[in-house]
Amino acid sequence: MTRTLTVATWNINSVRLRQDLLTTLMAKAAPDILCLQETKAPDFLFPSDLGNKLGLPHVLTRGMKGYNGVAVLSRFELQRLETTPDWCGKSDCRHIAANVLIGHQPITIHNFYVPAGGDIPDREANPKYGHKLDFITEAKKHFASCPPYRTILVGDLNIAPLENDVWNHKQLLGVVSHTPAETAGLNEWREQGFTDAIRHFVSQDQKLFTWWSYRNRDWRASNRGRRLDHIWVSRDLEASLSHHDILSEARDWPRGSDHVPVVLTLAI
DNA sequence: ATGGTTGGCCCCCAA
Repeated sequence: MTRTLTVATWNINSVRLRQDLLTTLMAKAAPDILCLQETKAPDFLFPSDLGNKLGLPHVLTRGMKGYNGVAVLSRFELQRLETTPDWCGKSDCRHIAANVLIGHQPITIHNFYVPAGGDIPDREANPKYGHKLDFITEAKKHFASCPPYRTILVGDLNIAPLENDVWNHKQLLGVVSHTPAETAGLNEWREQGFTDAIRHFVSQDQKLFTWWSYRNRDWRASNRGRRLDHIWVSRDLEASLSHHDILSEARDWPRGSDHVPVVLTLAI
C-alpha cells in the first residue's frame, strides 16, 4: 500500500510569538511532520497545547533560553533518537532526531539549525565562522560513519550552496552563507548519502530562495533572497519524491519570520 | 561604503 508523507520545515524565529502562523501553515500545507528552528524557548516554555491544536499531537523539543531551539511535531508517533552527537561540545540545541512510526518500517527525521556564522568569513577574526565550519565537518563525519537509510534531513542549514540559491552569486562569494568553504562543506555533508529533494524538482538554472532579510524595505521588489532552508532525503527515498512547495507567501504573513516554510511530499 | 529590521532579554546580543 502506498501512502503519502508530507514534511515541512520552517525557521519560525520564536515559536511563542507565531503560533497563529502555524495554524495558517497547517491550513495551506497540512504537513504530517512539522520541523521548527529558532523556537527560542526552553522546553518548559514551549506552548504545551500547540501540537494538539495543530493536529500534530506527538511533539519533541530541544530548546534553551533566548537562542536556537528546534522542535518536531508529528501526526505519527515519534521515538526520539537519544544518542545523537553533542555538536562541537556546545549543548546548544541545534539538532533533534527521531524515528517516525509509520507503516511497517520507520522513517528517520533529522532537524538541524546550523550556526549562522557571524559576519566575517574568517575563523581567526570571527570564531562564529569557525564554529559553523566545524559543525559542518562534524555532521559530515557523523553521517559518513552511519550512512542514512529511510532518512529525511531538514532544517535551516544557513548555507546557500548553488549559484542560483542566492540573488547574486559573484557579489555573495565573500558573504557568510555562500563562501566557497561553506558551500564545499555542505556539499560534502550531503554527499554522505543524501539527495537535495527541492532541487530534484527545480532545475539548477532557476533562482530559488527561502529567506529574505528583514532589512529590506520591500523584500519582493528587491528580491535579494537566499536558499538557506533545505530538505534532503536518503537515496533510497529518491524514487518516492512526489512534490514540493516553498510558501513564499508566508514572508508577507503578519509579523512573519524572515524564513518561509519548505514542504516536501513523499509517496512511501 | 553603509545601513537597514527583528526577537529575546536585561540595556546589548544574535541573526
